[in-house]
Amino acid sequence: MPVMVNPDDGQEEYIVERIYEAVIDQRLAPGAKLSEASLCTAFGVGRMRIRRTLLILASREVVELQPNRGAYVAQPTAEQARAVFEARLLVEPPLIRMAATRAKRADITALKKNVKQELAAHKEGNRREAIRLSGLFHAALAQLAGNEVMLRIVKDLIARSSLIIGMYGDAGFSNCRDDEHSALVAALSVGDCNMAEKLMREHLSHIKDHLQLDRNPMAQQDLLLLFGKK
Amino acid sequence: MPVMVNPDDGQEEYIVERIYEAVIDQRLAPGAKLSEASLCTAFGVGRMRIRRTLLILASREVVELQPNRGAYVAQPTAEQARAVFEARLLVEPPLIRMAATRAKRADITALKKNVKQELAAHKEGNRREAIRLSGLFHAALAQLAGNEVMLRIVKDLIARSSLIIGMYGDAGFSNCRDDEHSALVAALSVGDCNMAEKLMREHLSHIKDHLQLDRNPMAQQDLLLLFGKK
DNA sequence: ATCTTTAATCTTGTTAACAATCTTGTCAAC
DNA sequence: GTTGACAAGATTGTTAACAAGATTAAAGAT
Repeated sequence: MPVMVNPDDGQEEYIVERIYEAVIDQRLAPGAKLSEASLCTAFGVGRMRIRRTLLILASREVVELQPNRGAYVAQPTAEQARAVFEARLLVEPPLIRMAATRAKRADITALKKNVKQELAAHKEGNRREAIRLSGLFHAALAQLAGNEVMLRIVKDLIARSSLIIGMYGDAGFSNCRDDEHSALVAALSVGDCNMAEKLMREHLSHIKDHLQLDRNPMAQQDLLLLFGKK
Repeated sequence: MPVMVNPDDGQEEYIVERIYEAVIDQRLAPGAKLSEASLCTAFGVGRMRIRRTLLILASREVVELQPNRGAYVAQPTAEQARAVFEARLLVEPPLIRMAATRAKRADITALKKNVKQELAAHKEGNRREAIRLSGLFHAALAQLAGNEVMLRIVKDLIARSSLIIGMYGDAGFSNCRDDEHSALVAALSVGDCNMAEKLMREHLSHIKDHLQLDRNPMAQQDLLLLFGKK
């Protein structure tokens, strides 16, 4: 599922998408350095294209550009983490309500398939795939609401959520529990808007509540600074 | 009030801001061409910086980049216009509810001042200033909610709304009626969350309902094409 | 006279070299 | 042995020239 940057970006769209996915899958940890040279060789393109790609990612706040120092995968602060999940809590419940009234039979089927795959990934202990499918699930729900503007917003929030979960989530816990996704689909399949909205609210609250926002958020380079001196 | 792109963009932040404002004030009409050369001379900077600026604006969907053809102020379709206002209708009412619980005395005073200036601009027939102040009013409300993520989202929606009103709004009508803004402030000043939320919903609905989305959307260069031949 | 084709001009896209900044490693001084 | 300065290397930022594509104008054909 493409992130759908502007069609203008046509040529480097897939590079943005690859990095975006890597962030969502948590193959790229928060704070990871994205040097121009390595990305150039990795994707086999010129520096200019990489530069544009990084700028696009920075505008989505998935990457942080430090002047003269390079690009790093963003490290959301606790405050930003709170804001992101508060935003999702504000946006996604009404969206799923809209989705509930518009969802067709085929849509429900696709969602069920998604949840099933997610469950399978969990049983296999494939955490990355589970996280990826979980993000796809929420994006698919937003898409059902039939509002491209909101879809873009939700997708960006999902990507940032992955960073947040990577930084503040319990190592053992997934970001979304599958049974909650199943319950959401169940509410949708019987067209219960109110229930769907309520479940979504609870679902997001659960995720948010399992974050350890008071934990000292640190990545590689911060660790060095921390242990170097007092 | 800066649009708050990433701090990284430091150097060209003010160029982005200037163009952004020009779009909001409708000094730049939808479809207007933004050639690199003219922007370079206008701002006295190199082509590279202008290019980055345009890319940032494109990522906000305020500018459309056509490959090998240049940058143009975006021309939202009727469908996009609908989606933008639906998004605002989804987002801003709950936001003003949050704002109502958090607003301090000084905040209310600032809002009242804003509305007063807006009213004055209207009486003077200064449509641009009225539109600008109206946008600031909505942004200030979003800021009161205390969520930076939502603030950014709302600011982007406001900028796109200006384009939409420029394309689909009645020429004689302002985008926001001042009395409605006054009523919103009144509800806030007595801390009536429910009333504030209700008023905001009605307010945005009114704006949306006054759009003529069935009108054939055309901008300057399209006019030229239309009258040139045929 | 109108339409099509073609050449000239202009705008955008790309590449490569250069400049500036930061990082890293080394050496000397305390 | 640690700290500081200094220099070498590497990375990012900028500039300028070049290439590619699009628009415009003119010329020719129908």
